[in-house]
Amino acid sequence: MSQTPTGQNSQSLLFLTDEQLRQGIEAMFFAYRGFTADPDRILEGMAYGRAHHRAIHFINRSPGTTVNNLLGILGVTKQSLNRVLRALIEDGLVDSKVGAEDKRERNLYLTEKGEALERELSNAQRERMRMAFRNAGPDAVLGFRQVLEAMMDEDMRRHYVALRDRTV
Amino acid sequence: MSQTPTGQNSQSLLFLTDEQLRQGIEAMFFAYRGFTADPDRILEGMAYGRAHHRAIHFINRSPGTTVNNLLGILGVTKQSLNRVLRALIEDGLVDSKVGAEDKRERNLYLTEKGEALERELSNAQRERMRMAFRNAGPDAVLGFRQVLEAMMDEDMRRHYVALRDRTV
DNA sequence: TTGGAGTGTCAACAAGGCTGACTTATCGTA
DNA sequence: TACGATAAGTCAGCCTTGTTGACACTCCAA
Repeated sequence: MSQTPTGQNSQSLLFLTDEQLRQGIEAMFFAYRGFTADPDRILEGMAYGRAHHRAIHFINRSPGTTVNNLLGILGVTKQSLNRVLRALIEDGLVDSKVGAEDKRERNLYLTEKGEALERELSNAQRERMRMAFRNAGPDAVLGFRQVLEAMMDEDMRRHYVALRDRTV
Repeated sequence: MSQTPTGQNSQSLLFLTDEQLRQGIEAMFFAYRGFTADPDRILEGMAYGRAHHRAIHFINRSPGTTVNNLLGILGVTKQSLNRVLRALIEDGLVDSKVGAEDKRERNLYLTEKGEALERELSNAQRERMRMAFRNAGPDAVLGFRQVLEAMMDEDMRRHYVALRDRTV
């Protein structure tokens, strides 16, 4: 079941060997460290961490998003998100507005100060991604995204695709 | 510098637009959640977490590895790793042998019990990777690894390549 | 024989997850 | 209109996993 295929019709399945899968697993592990390294460096020293970065990123991506929507995307509890949001709101990086249609909801926006930090963080992260993309080339980038997309849980893929296909 | 290229010789550089980079960033975020989901599920309830999984994985990959080598791979402090190793040794999943040549070193091995948990964890993680690879196809897998490799910090790439190219 | 490296350990702390319980305001519907 | 459901916020307490700093022990090599 997880053995290396050695049958006669496996000539094109060598990319599914345990050895190849293990390489993929370790590549994910090491690459994710690089992926988060630059924003982490920027945030250390500030009173913020990776959790704040994530909130800032997705509020920027969907200005006016509700707390509930953000909870779904981030996959954390509201208590956990609330701690992060409270700090960002108190520090004037995020603006929380009572919903126009449904007043139970809060619509979240980045302030100018929040946008400035978002730019700093995403510039650093994009720069690393740009180098990786450039080195690997357009075909590799396509494959990169195909594999990652296939690796997501169904719920997360829904969020990913919704953000990807949006016409804003 | 981080603008969408619109010049005349940019016809093949559309994969480096901010939009494409953002998609790559979000793909990494959502996919990493899926990547860790299955082992996390297995470990919850046990007294172990992701840190224990990582230690088990790399000890299995390099039986007899030293604590120092493991520190380099995992990129954490020795205090942090020690807490994890102590639990695994006490519970009889890891064996720590005084180094034969250099008695200051400890050589780490999985016990049978440790190997059993390793198999359970890596089977689950490989299964997810296998599905993703199969869905995406061999060309995509190649690109996936190329981009991830290019995304790593230099130090991490060294570790990754050393493990990848080993003839054991 | 002494300095430094590798290892182990204690204490204290922080970030960021979690659960459970509860409040407040609002909405929709029976 | 009254009541149950929903959105959000909060308090308290817990866990894992990371961090620093300080210190001890063993052992190798100059």
